[in-house]
Amino acid sequence: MAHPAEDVRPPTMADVAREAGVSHQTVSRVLSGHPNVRAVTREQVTLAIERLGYRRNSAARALVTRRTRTLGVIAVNTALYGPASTLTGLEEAAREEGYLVSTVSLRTGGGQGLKDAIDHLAAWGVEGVVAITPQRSHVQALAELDAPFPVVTVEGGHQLDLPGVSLDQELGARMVTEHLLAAGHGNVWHVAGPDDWLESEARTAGWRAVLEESGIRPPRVLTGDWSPLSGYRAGQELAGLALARRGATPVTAVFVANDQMALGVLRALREGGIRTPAQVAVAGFDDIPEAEFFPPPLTTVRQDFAAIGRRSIGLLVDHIEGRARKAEHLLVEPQLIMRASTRPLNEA
Amino acid sequence: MAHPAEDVRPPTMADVAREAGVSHQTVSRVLSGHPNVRAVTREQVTLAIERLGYRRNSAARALVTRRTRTLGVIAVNTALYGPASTLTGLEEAAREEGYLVSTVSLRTGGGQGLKDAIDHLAAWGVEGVVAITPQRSHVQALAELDAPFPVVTVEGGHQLDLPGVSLDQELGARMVTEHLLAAGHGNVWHVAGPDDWLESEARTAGWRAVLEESGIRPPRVLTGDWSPLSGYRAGQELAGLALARRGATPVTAVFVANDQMALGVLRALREGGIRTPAQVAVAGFDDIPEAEFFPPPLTTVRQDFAAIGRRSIGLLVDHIEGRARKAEHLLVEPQLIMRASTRPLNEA
DNA sequence: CACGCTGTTGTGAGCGCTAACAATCAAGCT
DNA sequence: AGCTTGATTGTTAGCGCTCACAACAGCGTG
Repeated sequence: MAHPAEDVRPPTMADVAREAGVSHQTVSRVLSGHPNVRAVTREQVTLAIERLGYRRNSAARALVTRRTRTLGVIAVNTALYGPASTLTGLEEAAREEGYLVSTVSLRTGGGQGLKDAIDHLAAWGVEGVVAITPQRSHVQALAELDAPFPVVTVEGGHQLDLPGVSLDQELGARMVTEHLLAAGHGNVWHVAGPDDWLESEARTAGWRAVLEESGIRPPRVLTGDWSPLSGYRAGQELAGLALARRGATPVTAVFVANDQMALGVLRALREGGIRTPAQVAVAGFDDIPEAEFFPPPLTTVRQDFAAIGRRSIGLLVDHIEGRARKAEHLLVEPQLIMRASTRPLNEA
Repeated sequence: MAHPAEDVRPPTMADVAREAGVSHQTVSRVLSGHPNVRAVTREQVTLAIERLGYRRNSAARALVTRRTRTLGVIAVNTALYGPASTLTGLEEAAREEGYLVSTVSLRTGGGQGLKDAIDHLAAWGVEGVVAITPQRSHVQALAELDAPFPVVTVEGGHQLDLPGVSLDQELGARMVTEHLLAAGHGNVWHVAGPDDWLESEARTAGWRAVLEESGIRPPRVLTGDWSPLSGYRAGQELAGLALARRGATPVTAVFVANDQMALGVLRALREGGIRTPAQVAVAGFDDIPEAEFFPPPLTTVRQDFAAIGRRSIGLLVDHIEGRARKAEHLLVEPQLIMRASTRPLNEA
C-alpha cells in the first residue's frame, strides 16, 4: 500500500538517446564530459536532456561504479555552537568535492549509539565517515569498532591511530594564560570542562604548562560540565575565595574552559559583588556569537570551524581515494580574541 | 588513478546464497522479513550472512525498488541554536522512520543557492526535502522552484501552498506581551527581527494584537538583525528614551524578538544605568541555553525543536508515501519561561 | 484418487547505468 | 593504393538486487 502518486517513470538515458537520435552510451559520454563527442552531437543530447527534464539515476550509477559519493557525519550534541559550526563547514567542503553528506546526530554518544550510527550509515553505503566525538570514551569506542570504511575524527585527539583534525586546544589555552599573566596577574585559576572530554584535557594541559614554565604553582582546578549553570557554581566558589582572601592563591584571574561556563562565572562574581575585570579577570574559550556581549565582553579563543570542516573532508577524501597517509593528525591554529573581561588592571 | 585500496569485492547476495545452500531469493526474503521462510532456512541464511559479513547493497536495492529512502534537509544558518536544534530533531525522527538524512547548509539563502541545493539533493535521488527557510523570500523561491519531490517547510509560514510545520510564533509573542502587561506595565516596546523573516513578522503581529486588544497604542517598532550587536544598538536607543522621558510612551517593558538581541539590549540598558527589571523589564524569544544566565536571567519563549523536527518528518513521509494531505500546516505550541528579567515591579 | 489449497523455494527478467570492446569513417602516412 | 591512426559512435555485458511467476511438496476435501 501507499506508493508515490505519480506512476509515470522519470525519463531514462535510453529515452534521451531516442530523443536525440544517438545511443545511450553517447548520452552517458556527454553527461560525464567525455572529450570525444562531436560538438553537434553534444548539443543535441544536451537539448534532449533539457526537453525531457532528464536526471541521471544515482542508484544505477552507484551500482555500477561502486561509488555512492556519499559521506557520513556522526556528531554528538549538534545543538552546541561548536559542533553545529563544524557541521556547516564539513558539509560545504564535501559538496565542493562532489559528495553528499548524511548526518547522524546522537544525543549522548554511548558505545551502542555509535555502533548503531555506523551501521545506519553503512547500510546506505557511505564511503567514509567524519566523527565529531570530543569525548575520549567515544574515540576509544570508535577505534574499536573497526568500521568498513575510513573514519576521520574531529577533536578526537591523536593518541589512537585514527586520522583526525583538531583545533590546537593546548595552544589556545596557552595563549589565554599567557595573556592573563602578561596583564599582570600573579596566578590564573581554571574552570575546566568535564573529565572525559579531550578538549578539557588539552585546555587544562596548556594552562598548566604555561604556569609551570613561569614557575607558578597551578591552583586547584574547578570542574564544570560546559553548561552555564556549572560555571555559575564554580563562580560562586571562586567568589567565596576571592572575598575570603584565605588560602595561598588569591583569585584575580580565571581561565574558563568555554564561553558558556564563563557566562555563569561572570554572573556568580557579579552577584558576589566582585567587579570584572577590575577585581577578577575572566577569559573563556570558543568565541560564541554572544561572547562579545557578555557583561563584560569576554576575552576568548576563536576556532576556525570552517577550516576544521574543510580539512577533515580533505583528509577523509584522501583516505577514500587511496592517497591515504596513515592516521595523520592535523592541527588548526586558534586565535586569541581580547576583550574587556581581561583588560589590564591599570587600564580598568 | 586512485581507487579504494581493497580490490576484494564485498560479498553479494549470491555469495550468501551459496554459503547457505539456498537461492539468492531466499536470502532476500530472510533479509526483508518475509513470513514464508522455514525457521531452519532462516537460521542458516542468518548464519551465512554473519559468517561472510554480508551487507545489502543499497544502490542495487534502490535501483530496483525506486526508493532511495533518503531525505534531504536544506537549512540556512545552521550554526544558530534554533536551526541546529531542529536539525537534530529532524534527523532522529527520520532515522526512526528508516530514512537517511542528507543536509545541505546554506550561509545565505539566495534563490540560486536554494536551487543549487535542490539540484544537489535531487542528483542523489532524495525522496523529499525539509527546508528550514525562515525568510519569506526563501519560501517564495522554494514555492516557485517546483522541485521533483515533496517539500515541507519549517517556519515557512502558511501563506504559500507548501506544507509545513511552525512554532506558533504569534501565540508565543502574545504570551510574552500579556505576561508583561499582567506584570503591571502600561505598554510594551518591541525590538523586532529583520523584515524578511516570517518569524519576525509573526512575533511582531502577536505583540501588536495583544496591545491593540487591550486598547493600547503600540509604540514604534525598533528593528534588529537577530545579532547581539543589533540588540545593543536598539537597547541604546531605548535607554535614551527611558532616561529622557520625552515622547508619549514611557519605556518600562521591552519584548525583544530573540534572546541574542535581548542580550544586547540588556547590556545597553545596564550601560545606560538602567536596572532590569526594576526600571525596565526585558523578555526574549527562543530560550537559548545561555538565557538562564543572562544578567538578569531572561524571561523568554521556549520552542520544542524536537517536536518540530518530528512533525515535519511525519508530514514529509506522509507526502512521500502517498497519504498526503495537501499543503497542510501544523503548529507547535510554545512555552513561556518566566525569569527574573520581567519580575513584577512590586517584587523587585 | 483427482483436485485445489497453502507454504516454501527456485528461476528468469530487468531496474538504469558504465566499462570494455567493436565498428565505422576520415585523415595521414608510406 | 594500402595501411595505420585517432576520433566518434554503437553494441554488449553485467553491477546486485527485487518482483513476478513457476515449481513442488504436503495436506485436506469431495
